[in-house]
Amino acid sequence: MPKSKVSIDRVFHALGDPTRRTIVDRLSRGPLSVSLLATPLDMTLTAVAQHLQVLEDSRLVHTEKVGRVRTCRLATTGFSVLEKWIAGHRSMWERRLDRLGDLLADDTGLGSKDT
Amino acid sequence: MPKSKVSIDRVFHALGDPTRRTIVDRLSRGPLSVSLLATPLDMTLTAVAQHLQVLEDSRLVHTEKVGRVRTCRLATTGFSVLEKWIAGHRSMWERRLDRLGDLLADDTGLGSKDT
DNA sequence: CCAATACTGAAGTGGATACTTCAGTGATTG
DNA sequence: CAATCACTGAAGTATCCACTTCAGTATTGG
Repeated sequence: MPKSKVSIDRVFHALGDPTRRTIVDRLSRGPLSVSLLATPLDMTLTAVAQHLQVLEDSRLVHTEKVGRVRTCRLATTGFSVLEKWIAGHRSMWERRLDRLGDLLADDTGLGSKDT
Repeated sequence: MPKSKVSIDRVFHALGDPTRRTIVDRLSRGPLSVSLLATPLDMTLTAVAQHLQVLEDSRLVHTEKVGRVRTCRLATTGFSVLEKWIAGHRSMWERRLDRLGDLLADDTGLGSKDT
């Protein structure tokens, strides 16, 4: 299989999983090996390696193997793809927001905010 | 039907599907009924309604039924949740970018840090 | 060398997801 | 009032996805 494109599909999918977002958060504090990444995660090393594969495919993480250790760190391409998508859609949401007076508030009173 | 949280999980998942992003794009040009949304999409009305449910759960779309017609339009909550997540992570990616030269030249420092 | 370490690959499982069809329910219109 | 329209709900299916176990393969340290 040839090198596949970094699609916004892949990026959204990769970030849609809480374990993968945790991995991203931990890598933001510095590079880590697969084993070190896996240690606090309640799953097998294999599962973590699979998540890392998804993150690599989406270019959110870059890994490099030296000796028997694979070192993982953040990559910028995936995030940049995401930012571009957002940038291209921000204005349309803002336009909606501007015209909210016209509309009913979409979800006022739901009160179930999330962080 | 229980109140569901608007989590970043839901938002990423909702936007991870190309059909749903197409729906979002079309709604950015103005509100549409379910039937009108479905017309150019190569799938059944039911399938489109299911995608709309996902988009509503993630508060990216708001719908309202008047008579027999359900009108769909963009909602801002989901997008705002997404923007907040991005904002909270942008700096860490930028930091990575800044230090890329450093990291590549330097020792990985693996194992020197600990939880 | 030998054992421990750090993954890697293949194969399987259970549950979610993206559809489908079909049979309604109400609203609108001729 | 009957036919049509715009959806809605239930149920089924095929595929995907997040995990697992188990059996490797290199690499490293004593």
